[in-house]
Amino acid sequence: MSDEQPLDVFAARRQKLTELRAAGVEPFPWVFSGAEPIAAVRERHADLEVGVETSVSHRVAGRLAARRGQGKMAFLDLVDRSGRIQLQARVDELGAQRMELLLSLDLGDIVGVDGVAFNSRRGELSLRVTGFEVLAKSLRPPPDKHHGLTDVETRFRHREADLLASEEARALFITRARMISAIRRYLDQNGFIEVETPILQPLYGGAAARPFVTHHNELGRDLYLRIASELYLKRLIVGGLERVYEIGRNFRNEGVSHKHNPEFTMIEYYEAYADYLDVARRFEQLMAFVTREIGYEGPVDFQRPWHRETLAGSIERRTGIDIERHRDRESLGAAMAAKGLPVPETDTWPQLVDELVSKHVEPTLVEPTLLMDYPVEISPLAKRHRDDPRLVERFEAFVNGMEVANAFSELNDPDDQRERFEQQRALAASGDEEAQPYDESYIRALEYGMPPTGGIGFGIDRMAMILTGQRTIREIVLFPAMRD
RNA sequence: GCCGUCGUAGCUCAGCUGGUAGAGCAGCGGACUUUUAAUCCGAAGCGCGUGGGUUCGAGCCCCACCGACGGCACCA
Repeated sequence: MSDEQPLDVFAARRQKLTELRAAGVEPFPWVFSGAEPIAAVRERHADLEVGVETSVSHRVAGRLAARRGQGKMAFLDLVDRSGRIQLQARVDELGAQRMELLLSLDLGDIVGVDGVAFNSRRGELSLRVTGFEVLAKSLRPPPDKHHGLTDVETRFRHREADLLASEEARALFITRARMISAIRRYLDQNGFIEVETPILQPLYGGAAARPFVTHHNELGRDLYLRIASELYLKRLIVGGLERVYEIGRNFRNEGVSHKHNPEFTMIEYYEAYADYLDVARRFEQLMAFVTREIGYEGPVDFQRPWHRETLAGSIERRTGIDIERHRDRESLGAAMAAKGLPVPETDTWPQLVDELVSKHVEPTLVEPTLLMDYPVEISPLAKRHRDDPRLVERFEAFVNGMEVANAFSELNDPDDQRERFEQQRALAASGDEEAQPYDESYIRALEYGMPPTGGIGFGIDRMAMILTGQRTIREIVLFPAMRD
């Protein structure tokens, strides 16, 4: 140890690394077998009384999180994914040399420990260390052991630091994972099969959004990153797979906000011989199942059916404008202007409707709500309503003022689909950058005959936000988009 | 893209109306058969986001840029 120049925190750790090697200790060994989760140890001794010693030995592994005391006896905290446990280090147990080695370890080092369980005088379940092994030297100081990491930028850019410092952060992503696996379980149990469709697509579609474009060198052509998996999944319904789902990443080249990340995880599932009302029931069932499975205890009741209202009714109720009476841009624009609402010049009729919904309806939909029956103009892939050809059989689901799902009776008439694409083409020509491109190959698929089908897509990230009570999507995406 | 706020030691934060920077934790040295965020003593550690400018003097004032956050715009 040099005695003139003070070591900074990084240099001190490097020096300890060197000293470990000099002492014949491998700072990065290959394996540590037989460790049990700390939570399992705690469970085993849950009813151990204060001050009582056992003769049960346990092997655990994790990160050194705190140290109290030194000299002849010290306490250390070890943390693994399942929890935290106190270690008691005693010189009479370990001998002077091993004791010194153990106490010379840095917070953040990964350690494997054998120890005997006992309950301390203060009533804390602890392991008296009988043996230990350095499993990985940490060369970078961990965040403050008490305050943790609070700088959001650092938390998102270096999520590992956030996770290693924060049990809450770990719990959040564990809940997210359990949510996804519960969704899979539900669908698997109900006859759905999981499939994978292209992310790199020659033509994008299935949603209203601007895509990312990339390039394939060998094929010598541009490809799009998918904005949805819808069209491919419905081709699988044509193919007779009957019930399919895909959980995967979609990419939309749009703004970033507390509810938008440029890449996000979406699940879509399609069920042959079902309509959108079946889909609505199944969606409610699925949400009830998932929230039970993850032990959701938030403020929203997902065990009940969702509120339902029609889209047109929801707009009229809140703005007094009846979009069914104003079915062209001119007329709707005038009606909005009459109410003193702004009417963006370049907006097409569908965009004005979208404006009314997102500004005046969506924010009010805090309780789980399904908005039913959308105008055909803004739903080019949905089947016409059986009672009103100007509408489609479609619903969107909302919670906490946020859209979480979009579903419909799928359009399976290839001629009608062709006309819808034509309309989209016209919208694109009038400046709608999100109009859906004409997909000939999809029409061709429909011509083989697609059974009546119900389908839905919903955002996993937004669902996770709602079920974990997070305000922003960045909290629930491990590595959210950041500028360079 | 626009407006506002913010960017100080590894981490969490102070820094009054401009006078060349501090604390706690962590780290380092030492003491103590000891604990539950912080035992005690001691010695360290900061290019104050980047680049300009004003000033005798700038972490504090001005400009530009970068990044983050919030709002708006945009966006299922």
